[in-house]
Amino acid sequence: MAQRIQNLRRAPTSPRMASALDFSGRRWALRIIWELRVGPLNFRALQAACGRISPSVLQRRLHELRALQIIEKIPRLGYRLSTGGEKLFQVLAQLDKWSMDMPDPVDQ
Amino acid sequence: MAQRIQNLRRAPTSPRMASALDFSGRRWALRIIWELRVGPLNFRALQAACGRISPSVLQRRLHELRALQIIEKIPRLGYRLSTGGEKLFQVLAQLDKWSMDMPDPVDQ
DNA sequence: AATTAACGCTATTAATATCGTAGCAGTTGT
DNA sequence: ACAACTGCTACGATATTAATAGCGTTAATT
Repeated sequence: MAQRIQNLRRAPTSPRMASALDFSGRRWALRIIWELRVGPLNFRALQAACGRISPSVLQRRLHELRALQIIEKIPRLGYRLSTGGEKLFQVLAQLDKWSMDMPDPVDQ
Repeated sequence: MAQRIQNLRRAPTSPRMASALDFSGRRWALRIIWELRVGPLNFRALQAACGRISPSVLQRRLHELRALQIIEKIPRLGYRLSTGGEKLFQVLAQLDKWSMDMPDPVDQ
């Protein structure tokens, strides 16, 4: 009963948001966007920036990110954020701020 | 060479941000936070809200989120966002806005 | 022109994560 | 007492990611 009342108050998660959250929940997806924040990077540079991403996953994410029009491929420079990708980066900048107030990862 | 110049300009990703991005890149992690936005939910309600999350993963994420002090467990009500979790929700609210301008997921 | 190095990317197998289902033990409500 | 609900665990099947090696192409160097 209390449950039902609660559900009535809840605005359901939109399909687009569900999709965005689903994509964000794939390994390295957001990290790739974050690494592209200061400018375009080519495949190997992006791989190095992420630290330990395997090339097969990187390749897959790059395709997915291009399908979502978050990044675009430029002939000689590699990959860079699109206009929509820049906006998404603004969101991640907020996450960066947030992360500074969190418990230290080494504490766990 | 051009590569080296680019790296000099790049502020490296902080360990905390890397940790936040890593955690975000686990399935359902952000979705769980999003579903708790309007108030506390118990285990099964949370499971239903997420749609098709398996209980073992939900259980694991709940532990992880508690370790990060993003959510807290309340005796009779279930789980709710902590103060830090509320701040993280603000970030996700930005993601929600962003998602409205993205290509429709069904188009792919 | 020949060589070297860097490039984007693919292939492969092993390790890990997640799914899907069933069900248990404890609590609550009737 | 009973039924329904709770949080949670166990399990095997499936999917994702990791790790490494290396191919074919292009660009720079000698």
